[in-house]
Amino acid sequence: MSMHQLLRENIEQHVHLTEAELSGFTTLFELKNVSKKQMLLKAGEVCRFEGFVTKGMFRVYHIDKNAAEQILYFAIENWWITDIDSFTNERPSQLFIEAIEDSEVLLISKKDKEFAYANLPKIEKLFRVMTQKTHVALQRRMIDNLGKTADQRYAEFIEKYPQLFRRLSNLQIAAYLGISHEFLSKIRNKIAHKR
Amino acid sequence: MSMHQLLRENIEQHVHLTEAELSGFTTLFELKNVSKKQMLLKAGEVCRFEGFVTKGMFRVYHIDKNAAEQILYFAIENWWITDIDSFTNERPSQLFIEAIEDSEVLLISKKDKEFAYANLPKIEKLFRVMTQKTHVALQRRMIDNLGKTADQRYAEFIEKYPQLFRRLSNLQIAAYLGISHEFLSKIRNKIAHKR
DNA sequence: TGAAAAGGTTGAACAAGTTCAATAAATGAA
DNA sequence: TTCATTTATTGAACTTGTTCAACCTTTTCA
Repeated sequence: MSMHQLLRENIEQHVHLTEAELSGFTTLFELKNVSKKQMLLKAGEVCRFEGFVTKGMFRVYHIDKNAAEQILYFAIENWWITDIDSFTNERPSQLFIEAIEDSEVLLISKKDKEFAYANLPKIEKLFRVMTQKTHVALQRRMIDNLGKTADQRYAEFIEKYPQLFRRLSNLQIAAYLGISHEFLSKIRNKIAHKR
Repeated sequence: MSMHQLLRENIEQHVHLTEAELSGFTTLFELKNVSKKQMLLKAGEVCRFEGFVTKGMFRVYHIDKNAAEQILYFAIENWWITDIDSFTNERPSQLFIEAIEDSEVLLISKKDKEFAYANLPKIEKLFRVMTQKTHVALQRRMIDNLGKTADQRYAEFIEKYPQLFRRLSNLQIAAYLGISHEFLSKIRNKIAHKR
């Protein structure tokens, strides 16, 4: 099985490509090993890649003026990572991307992605469709954040992403939910003792 | 000036099209008048349109099991409105779209949009680019919601969207910020008396 | 293997935000 | 113009979530 097999399967879930298109596109990616705690992107840098995770796990987050971290999303195997804003507009990023496990990621450069847009018409559709799906998911999360308490958001996080839940520390989950880790601990205590 | 002029200008801000592409695409839209308080979409219905607002203002919102409203976004002149999830997947919407002023909107059906995707290759790019921009904006809002207090979010809302602020009631703004309107009133009082 | 670092829990005091109810002000429709 | 409806304000009691500090457990890595 090719190193790019996971990527090929992921693409096929979104659009149908010919074998030529698929291999033409996937060969533009390069594998990178990223060890735990290593940064793939730091705020202030321009994001030069779009990545597809084949192993491990990343967190994409922001650090505010009080040094608090807000996690925008996690990416495990089969997920894409980038700072779209920084990548597409070549402007300094506001985000950090860090490996939280020893990881492997397939990277494509802006030049190669633009080559794909220009020469492989279906790739435009691929990214339109993927961005739409990501956007719908973020809309749901936004609505949940506007209307639900931390208890509810935590319960739904566990239910929706059990595979993330098992691999994440409570600090990470708290930063994703937008609450302090102490308060998450109290929520967990309440859940454990209620029954 | 054509009824579609605003639409043409909006498209040109995102991608460059030939005159043939531009008119081929814009003629697929149909003007609809929507009077204040009229619904363009109700939860449970399938969203059959994608719309471009040429006059007035809409709110796109969710109603939770406690009958509380969360506003996903507002759309005034020059903004797009739809429930992407419902529109693209033809599944029942979870959202409401309501005119909050007497409004005019240019609508395109799914069939016509698919015709455009199939026959006007640049349209695929147009919607990829627009969805990316919308997504970046929502990511920023998500980060703000995770890390900032209601006071800060309100101040930044006014600064970022003064043209919305002037036209909206505090009830609407509170539902957008994810706070009760009473609490927004207290924030406003604090701002007014603090100097 | 052992010391240091990171993660998790708990309590107390506090701050942020909600709920409910009462009242006032602005808007709209006949 | 008027009456009804919607919007805005305020206070009191309450709930949700934060902060800080202390302490304990688990993981890491030299």
